[in-house]
Amino acid sequence: MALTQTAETRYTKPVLVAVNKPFDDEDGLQALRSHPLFSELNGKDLQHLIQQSRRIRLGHHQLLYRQDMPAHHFFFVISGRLRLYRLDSSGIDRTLDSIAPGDCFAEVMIYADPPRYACYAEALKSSEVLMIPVKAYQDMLESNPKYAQAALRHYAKRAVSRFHDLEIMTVQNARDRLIRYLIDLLPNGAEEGGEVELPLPKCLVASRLAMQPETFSRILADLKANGLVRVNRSRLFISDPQRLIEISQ
Amino acid sequence: MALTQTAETRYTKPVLVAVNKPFDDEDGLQALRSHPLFSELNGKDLQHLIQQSRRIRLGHHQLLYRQDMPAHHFFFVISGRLRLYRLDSSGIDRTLDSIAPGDCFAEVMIYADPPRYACYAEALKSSEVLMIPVKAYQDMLESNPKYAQAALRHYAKRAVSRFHDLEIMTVQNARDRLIRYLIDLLPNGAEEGGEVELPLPKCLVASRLAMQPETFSRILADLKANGLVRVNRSRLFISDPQRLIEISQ
DNA sequence: AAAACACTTTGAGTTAGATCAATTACTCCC
DNA sequence: GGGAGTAATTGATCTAACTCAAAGTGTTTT
Repeated sequence: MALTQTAETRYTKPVLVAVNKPFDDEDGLQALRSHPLFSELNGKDLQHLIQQSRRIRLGHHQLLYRQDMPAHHFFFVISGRLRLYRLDSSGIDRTLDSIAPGDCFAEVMIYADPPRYACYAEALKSSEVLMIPVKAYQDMLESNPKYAQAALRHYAKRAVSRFHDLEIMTVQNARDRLIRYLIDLLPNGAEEGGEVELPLPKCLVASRLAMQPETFSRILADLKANGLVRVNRSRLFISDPQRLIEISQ
Repeated sequence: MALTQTAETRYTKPVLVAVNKPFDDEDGLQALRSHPLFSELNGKDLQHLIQQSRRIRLGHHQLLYRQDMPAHHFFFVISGRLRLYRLDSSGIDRTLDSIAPGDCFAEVMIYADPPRYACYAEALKSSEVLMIPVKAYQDMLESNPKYAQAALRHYAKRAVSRFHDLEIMTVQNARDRLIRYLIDLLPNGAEEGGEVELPLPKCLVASRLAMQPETFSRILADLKANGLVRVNRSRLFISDPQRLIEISQ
């Protein structure tokens, strides 16, 4: 409930805080290099891009950008976790995505016209992101056709995954939406059981799935009571995904 | 209800019917040239691509491809209208998109890996589509960097629009989902009123918006009774979109 | 260690929307 | 133009999920 009216009221001013620490730790660089949008870049180009980027540190619940703000940068998550959400006219906060370290977001803005962020982005805990100028990446893409191929593959994958998200949301009842969501979180899908970590606090998963936190809680309690999931804070253990699918008919 | 169990039961065999008529009518060609994925192609390349493509005629309710089928082609709609949908384990049919003449679909498959269709596609009425080999388009993209830029812009736009679709679906009540859907159909959005043609039969709009046909019908009847829309078959007239937004709070 | 805060769970009452059933209206054929 | 098939509407229940309220749990702050 506190969360349902977060952004506009809570955070007003200091949107961005750059840190001077350069982006050169081996782990972070390695993660960047293994992202499809950057893996094709040669050493020199990658170096150049990083030089033009800034490393941003975000505190718990800090806002990175606002919906409709002009979008001159896109982002790579170094550490922490963020969420994307929109605010409608009545101020209701609707979570659309969560972003983990190693992911990019707002990268779609590289070619959006006009370049405005389509949603809010805030840190769910203290996080660090690399803020990459759209222009710099764009120039690079144009300089080497191979780069564009990689970007296309990335965009295609993203489009498929959004399509899939949409599919879940056309499921009419809350229980089945939650079940499908959980199965998608499993490393091997419905193939085999496993442990799942909710990428968002429960009340935000609820928002993502268009249900109330109370409903989420009750459904999960019910699945637990029926031995379908074991719950430990935000970690869920699903032993038999097939059974879950069956009960969702 | 008949529609809720369409594809698997109704259409079993003849998925594709090519027609010999070449794709050279001025209107169709003009439409193709004005699509972002093709507008940058020079005359020779476009000609070459068309030669490798086939023109397909689809009857009312005819299936073009199935979910999970290997995807070697993508499509451009010459005439008619199609819809994309998925079928879940219990055979429920969930409409995800509708495609009008001048649009492309399954174009995301150009770079998908593995290349499998993510949904079913069927004609809503008798239609003609151009079936373009993924490989041919891919080769062309690689041959000219300018082409890739155009494709990237297209993909970016597509991703933003899917994101927006997802947002609508996180709206929790059926009435507000329908209102937002209608406003998105308006040529100028909430700016000014206008006439809207439903891109799908009402029962499929309902499916797209995760509600029952009965609910759709009742909500529309209610909006009509309150003078918010005028309804004439599948054409709706919305005089004051702002008022619609207000009542959706 | 207590207080403040943020999130989750549980309970009780209410309602939006699903379901079931029947009627009406179109559309396409013959 | 009549009949079959499909889609849309309307009515009457019933239930899933929302709302409001309160208590419980965990985390951070001082």
